[in-house]
Amino acid sequence: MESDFKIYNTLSREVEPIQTLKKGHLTFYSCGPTVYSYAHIGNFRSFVTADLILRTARKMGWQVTYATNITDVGHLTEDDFSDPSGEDRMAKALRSKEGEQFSNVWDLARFYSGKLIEDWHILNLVEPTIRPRATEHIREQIAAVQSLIDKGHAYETSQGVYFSVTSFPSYGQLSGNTLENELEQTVRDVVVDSEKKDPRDFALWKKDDKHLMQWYSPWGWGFPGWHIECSAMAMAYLGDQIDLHAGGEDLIFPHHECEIAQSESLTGKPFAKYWVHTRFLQVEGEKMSKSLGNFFTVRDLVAPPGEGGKGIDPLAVRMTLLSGHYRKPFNFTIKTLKGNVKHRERLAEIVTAVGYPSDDSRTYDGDLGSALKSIFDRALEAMKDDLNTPTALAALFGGTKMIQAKLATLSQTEITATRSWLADMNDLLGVVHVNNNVLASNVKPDEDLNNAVEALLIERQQARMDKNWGKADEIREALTALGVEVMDTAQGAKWKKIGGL
RNA sequence: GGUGACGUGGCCGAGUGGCUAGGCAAGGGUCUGCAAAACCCUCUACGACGGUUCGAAUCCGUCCGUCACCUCCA
Repeated sequence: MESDFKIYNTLSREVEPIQTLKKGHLTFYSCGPTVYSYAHIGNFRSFVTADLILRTARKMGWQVTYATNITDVGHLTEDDFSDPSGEDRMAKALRSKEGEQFSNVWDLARFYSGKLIEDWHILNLVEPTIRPRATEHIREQIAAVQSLIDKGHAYETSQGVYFSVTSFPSYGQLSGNTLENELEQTVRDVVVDSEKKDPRDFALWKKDDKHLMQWYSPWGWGFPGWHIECSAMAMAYLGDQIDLHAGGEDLIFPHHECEIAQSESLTGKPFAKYWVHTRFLQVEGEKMSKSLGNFFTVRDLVAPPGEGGKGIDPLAVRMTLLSGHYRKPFNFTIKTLKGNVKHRERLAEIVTAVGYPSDDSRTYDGDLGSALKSIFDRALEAMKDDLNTPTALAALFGGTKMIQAKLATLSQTEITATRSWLADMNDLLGVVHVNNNVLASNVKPDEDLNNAVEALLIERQQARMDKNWGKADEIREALTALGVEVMDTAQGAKWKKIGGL
């Protein structure tokens, strides 16, 4: 049924109201990363988009079935069989310096997929309904390849099995790289397997009995092509047809284009109705890359300074990712991050003052309550309008200001309304409070620091009572050196850790 | 060369025919032993040029610029 949840569909190049196949039930699939290293904030920008679709749909009262995969098979450059080393990214990672700690690619994949899930929770991403792994679905992939051969959409060569692009006339609909495009063909002639019927045909299975990860198939030992894994897993868990499919913009072509071709050739039915793509993020105005030194993983930002991180509040990182619209180029900067650390401090202060509700009851009594309720409604409307996170955040900030102005004098009714609002906003945006308790060490309180700070504050309090301002300022400087900022309030001295920025 | 997206104030970023989004930074103020935090005030922009219109940042056209993809990529 048609809803007022609108999303930009890459397939139609229009913002469309989402019409789910089953009333009130959204099924969607989001492409996950290859786990050959730590996921970076760019990866997470895409995952956050999927997370927001899920949160918005749930807040509208929809049921959601959400699958996102872990690619734990290394894939070669699709058609490049000329590489004598036969290396893929996972094999390369194993040979790198970081890879020395792993005995084989399987261990490496296990390690990094564990880290992916940790970071997932640190950034307060909702756990998917199912998180399938490519290596656990080889059987389904082989069956899909066999079926494509049987239906005349694929063929075998001495090197592998290929999907025949010309057997799927609407190939290119998603990316615009259509079959009629002659010029394109000359570009892609660079890498050619002489046995391929068409240079555009892509691999479904690669024959390779030397590969570090290999399985037995009707075509001998080898491993599956990259695109078939997502088709096979999406269909295994969500059915032949799904509502929505998401991923990074780089996946439009070839990955998603090929998924459509395979899936629809298998079932004869439209695969996904809505295709949602997240723009790449840049860091400090440049493409994120290790050589430029602007490459950030989640732990680079949130781990404590002693463990190689910057000690930043993970939800400030999440808020930063939300500050730009998913479909626009986004420039991730330390400056923006700093601003969001501040926003988070304000929110955290409110949460500390009123408490975070543990149940689902939401009441918005009183003037403040109705004001907050309408702010939440505005945020939800913004999210339903193609995930307009900047507008939703603007609403969040407006409410935060409103509460903060009267934080010291809130009535019980107002406290209840505030708690309801925080919980509702958090359900929608996930930047108020971390719901899961799989938190990493970076949020554990530092007992030694706490004791040292408390001792100094008592000393300073005495100095202030003696009007010994010189000594009081000295102690404040000592605290600053410890990375602590002091604030004198009517209720006594408060302190907070200064972020490592 | 092909395909697609984007261009808003000092900065980040919504809006999409008339009605100042919001934030950050900056400046001023209240508060404070001094600060910090908080609060109040100030800061009116839409790449260029044409066109449509009573009226355009918004619609149309042309141009310029930036970014991404074109078989590793979120």
